[in-house]
Amino acid sequence: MFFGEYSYRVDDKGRVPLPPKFRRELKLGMILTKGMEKCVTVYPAAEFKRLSESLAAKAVTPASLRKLTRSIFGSAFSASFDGQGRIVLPHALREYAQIGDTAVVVGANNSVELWSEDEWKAEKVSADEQAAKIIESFGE
Amino acid sequence: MFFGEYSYRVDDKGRVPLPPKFRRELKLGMILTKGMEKCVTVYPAAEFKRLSESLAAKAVTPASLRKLTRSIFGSAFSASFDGQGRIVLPHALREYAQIGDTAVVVGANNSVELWSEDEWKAEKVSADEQAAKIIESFGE
DNA sequence: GGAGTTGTGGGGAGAAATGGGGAAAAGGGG
DNA sequence: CCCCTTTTCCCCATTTCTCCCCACAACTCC
Repeated sequence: MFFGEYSYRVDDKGRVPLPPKFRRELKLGMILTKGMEKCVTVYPAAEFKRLSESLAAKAVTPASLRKLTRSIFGSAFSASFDGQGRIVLPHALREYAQIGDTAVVVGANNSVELWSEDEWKAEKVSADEQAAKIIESFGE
Repeated sequence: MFFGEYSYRVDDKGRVPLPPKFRRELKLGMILTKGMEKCVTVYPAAEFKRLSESLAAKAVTPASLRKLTRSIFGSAFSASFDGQGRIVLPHALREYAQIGDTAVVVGANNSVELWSEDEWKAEKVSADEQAAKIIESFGE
């Protein structure tokens, strides 16, 4: 289970540390993909496998399955830690999420997300609003 | 069950004691999150797990689930006591609740809340008014 | 009044964040 | 096919921060 919000510097070589608390769950390997929103999503390798299998099982037509496969696997990169607990952020993903020299690392239960500071600021507001709505609706 | 109101000093390292009476219930671990109001909410680890699972079960669309997950898990931090019964207040949460060098610790049944002095003063008035209304309505 | 508990502060060992060097590998052009 | 350039990966170094321990004064409870 991943949670918490951390801010890290991305150095000239594109390296980003992940929080020590996240490392044990990712030590066995991880997959980086384009997130649904403008972020990079990091899955533990086992979680990614489980996820991609369950998606493949649901996408029935051959055409949609091919597209799904391309979308998911085409933007997926494997990553692992260096001696200091950092991973290298692939150019394509870094550009997609518009991450400059600072990355915000967000725990999201069974995955980890990497955001640019600006995008995260905006998303946080939107996420909090959505959450408040859902929680309020419990009273009904 | 937590109740009562206590005031503590937050030292230079961001440490805050919790009342001795609260410690046994939190000894097995606790989760700090942004409260719905401008405060920090502390859940016993087990309570947080139960809560997050019940939320995940209710939020139907994938998009709203992602946002809810970000809002809940993104602002959650685990904490534990040092030898003197203190916890460290993460920067992000301290800033959110605008807690300076004094924190008001409030028992709230199944959770604990941390407030800045000013925000608590205002909330207390508002909470008392609301409580009076609700209690009055019981007679109807 | 005394012993234990609690609030508050600080120091130090170890971990973590950050930066850089250099060897090995990959890629491209002649 | 070879050589040169570029990138990747691993290791080392330094500063910062975190966590754990100790200390002490105030207070509580017996």
